[in-house]
Amino acid sequence: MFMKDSPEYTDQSWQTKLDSSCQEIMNTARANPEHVVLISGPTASGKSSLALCVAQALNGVILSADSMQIYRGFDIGTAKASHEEQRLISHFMIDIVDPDQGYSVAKFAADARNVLAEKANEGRTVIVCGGTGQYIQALLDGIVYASHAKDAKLRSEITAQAEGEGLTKLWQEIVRLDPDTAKIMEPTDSRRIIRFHELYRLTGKTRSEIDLESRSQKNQFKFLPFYLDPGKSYLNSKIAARVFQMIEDGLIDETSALLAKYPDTSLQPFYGIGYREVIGYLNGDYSYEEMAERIVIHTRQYAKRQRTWFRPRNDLIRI
RNA sequence: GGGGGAAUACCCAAGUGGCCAAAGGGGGCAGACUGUAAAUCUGUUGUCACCGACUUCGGUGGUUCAAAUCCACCUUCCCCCA
Repeated sequence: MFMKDSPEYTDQSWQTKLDSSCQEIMNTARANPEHVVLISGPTASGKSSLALCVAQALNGVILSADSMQIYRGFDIGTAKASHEEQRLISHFMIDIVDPDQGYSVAKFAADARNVLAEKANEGRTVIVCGGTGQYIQALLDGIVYASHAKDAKLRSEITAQAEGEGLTKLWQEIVRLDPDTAKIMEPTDSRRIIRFHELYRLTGKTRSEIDLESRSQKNQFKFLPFYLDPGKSYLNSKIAARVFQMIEDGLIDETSALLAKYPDTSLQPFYGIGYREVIGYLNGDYSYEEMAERIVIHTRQYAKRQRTWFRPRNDLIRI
């Protein structure tokens, strides 16, 4: 219990660690050619550069598992690989949809598996790299999402019902229909409660049943899942530096340009950290300094959530 | 120099005699997560010997059975007049 946190790293010592990890991963990958290398970790842990290193060493390609890099035009704020990097190493699952199109884990899982299968056929090494817990989970756990896509009409019906009769009623339904799910779902979690009912009305099945089915197939891919975590205090200082760099690199201009093209700020990618704070600043909600400060805080909170997400997994090779 | 206002927990901010260890928000800490996931949701946040006790609401001293709340003085800050 006394060594709960990772040891403190400096930029130098962490970089050294990453360099040696690149070698290790490369060797492990060579010894297990039927496995897909996966590199995950919280923001600013250095996973992208590590993935680049490994990809270069193995002449592989990178598959991004990042829910924001999916969107075209959102580059600086999502720390997307640069053009040069992308020229050097092919990247997949980046820039695959326009900001006004929706995306989802299910789509990601399907799209990513297509890429994985295709590259396997070509005999090309793939390095999966990203920090979106849900996306990583889908891949590692071989979750197959059945075709219960969101049904906008049904969803708005249920939402209206929640507003009318109250969320509590919908919640009590869940308690009755699916006590297991009720146990892990909060009675205030309107988003998940609505989705439960959407699924139920669509399929006649409960969340538990659907979740079970989605895990019933054997995972078609085997992974070597590496996980980077330099520790909280390293991350915190790295994040601050990174945020200021992003702003300097033109985050505000990028956001303005995107807003000019897509004025609807309720689009999903505009809720990405960095973008929403810049929008607030542009709206005059707060000062430039406060904008920067908020981005730093929100990014740190995000990193914390990522660490929480991955902490319980015991299948990760932790670096 | 004169007049007015403000000082509340890590920060912002409610609270104007008892129901106040003190609303709410932020931040911190912890957790959850299966088609929005960089999203969303939850718990916790004075101290301790923690179902009870103790110490808090700028400071000191009063009034009162009882004060963050009333009075006096002091300190600091802001505003207006000069």
